[in-house]
Amino acid sequence: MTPSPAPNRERVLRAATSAFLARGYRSSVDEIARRAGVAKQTVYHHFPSKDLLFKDVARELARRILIELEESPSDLRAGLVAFGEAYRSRALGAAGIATFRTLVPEIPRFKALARSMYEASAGEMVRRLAAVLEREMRAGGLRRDDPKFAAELLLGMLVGHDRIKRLFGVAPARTPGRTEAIVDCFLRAFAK
Amino acid sequence: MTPSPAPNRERVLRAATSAFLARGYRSSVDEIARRAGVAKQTVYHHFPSKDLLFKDVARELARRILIELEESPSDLRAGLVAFGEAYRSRALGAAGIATFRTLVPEIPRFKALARSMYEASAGEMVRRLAAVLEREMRAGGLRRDDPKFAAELLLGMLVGHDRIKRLFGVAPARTPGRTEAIVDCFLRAFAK
DNA sequence: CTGGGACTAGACTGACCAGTCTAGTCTAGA
DNA sequence: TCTAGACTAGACTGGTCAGTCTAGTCCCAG
Repeated sequence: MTPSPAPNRERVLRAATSAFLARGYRSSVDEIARRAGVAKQTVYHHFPSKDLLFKDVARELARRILIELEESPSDLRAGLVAFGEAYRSRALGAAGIATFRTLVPEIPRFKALARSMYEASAGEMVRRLAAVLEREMRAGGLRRDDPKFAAELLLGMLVGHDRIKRLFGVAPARTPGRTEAIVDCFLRAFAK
Repeated sequence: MTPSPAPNRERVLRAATSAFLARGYRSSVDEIARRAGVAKQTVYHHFPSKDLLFKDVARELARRILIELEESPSDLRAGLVAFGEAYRSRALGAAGIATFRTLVPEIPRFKALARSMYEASAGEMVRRLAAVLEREMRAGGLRRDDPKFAAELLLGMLVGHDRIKRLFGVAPARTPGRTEAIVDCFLRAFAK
């Protein structure tokens, strides 16, 4: 039973993803074909060009950043901590950092794609988070403020400086209670 | 009067900087020589290889991020706002974003350099900021907490999510009072 | 006035690489 | 059985590029 119309297309896509994550756009099509265990011609059979293959990979990578977020947590703090923990491990993990390194330098060549990638990943998370925060503000659990501003600030607090450290190869200190500490700071900043 | 031992070395360095900022490591040595108005051989006369030229440029770029920071501001809030304003305009300006885009993908090839670049730029700023915050904590103006944690959090709040937006080509909303709003959130989070 | 160092234009080598082309094989369905 | 589509290995084209080489010029210090 073949899983879907084109099994080799998927193999190429997976191989391309791991190649781009490992070496960025530098990865050659020959290398991708080799990793996929497929002839170079097969790559070009499924994708018109390296650029378009890269675009498909990039779209997929951007989607992977998304995190589930409980819409109306009974305990706001616990909900934010769970979200923060998940987001931090995704964004700061090896895959998240590699994704970042792969996408960032190519953005100027794919401006329209980049914007839609933002909307589908970080932008979407801001919206979801803002919705949760807004509900809480209305319910009186948080000071009234621009919920989008609050959401962006929380995301910045959660990964901002640690991402820089990871990108520059500086191991972020092993900090078990970091997420909790950050969420507590956030809650104090937006307390009534 | 020649400004220093090797005027052409400086011209090459400047041309390389602007080329790398514009097109990343992709920029060819021929292009750099052309921009500098110099023969390719002159580039190789002053720098043994493209990699080493890039390292010199990278070191210089990292240093440029540094921001002056008043050591003991009489008004903490005003001091932080001034710092935040300066840092945001440097980190989020076109040059700061281009620097980021240029350096990030090359870091895996220059691990040792990258760490020292972090220490000389963002890491150094964390230290300076932490020193200011620690003094304020001791003086009773802020809640006692790990000053380095607080400093990293503030940096994350100041540029965290807006840098993502800029990197992905999403114009950050024109927000006049943003820095003040962020600093106020920070101060609430670390109030006594 | 001469040697050396900074510089020049431009040709060249060797490597890599995107994308094409050839000449096929295999397989599933009509 | 015929055929079309997915696939194969591998050669090839044309372009780019780091780094070298040649054969010089210009200028200054000794």
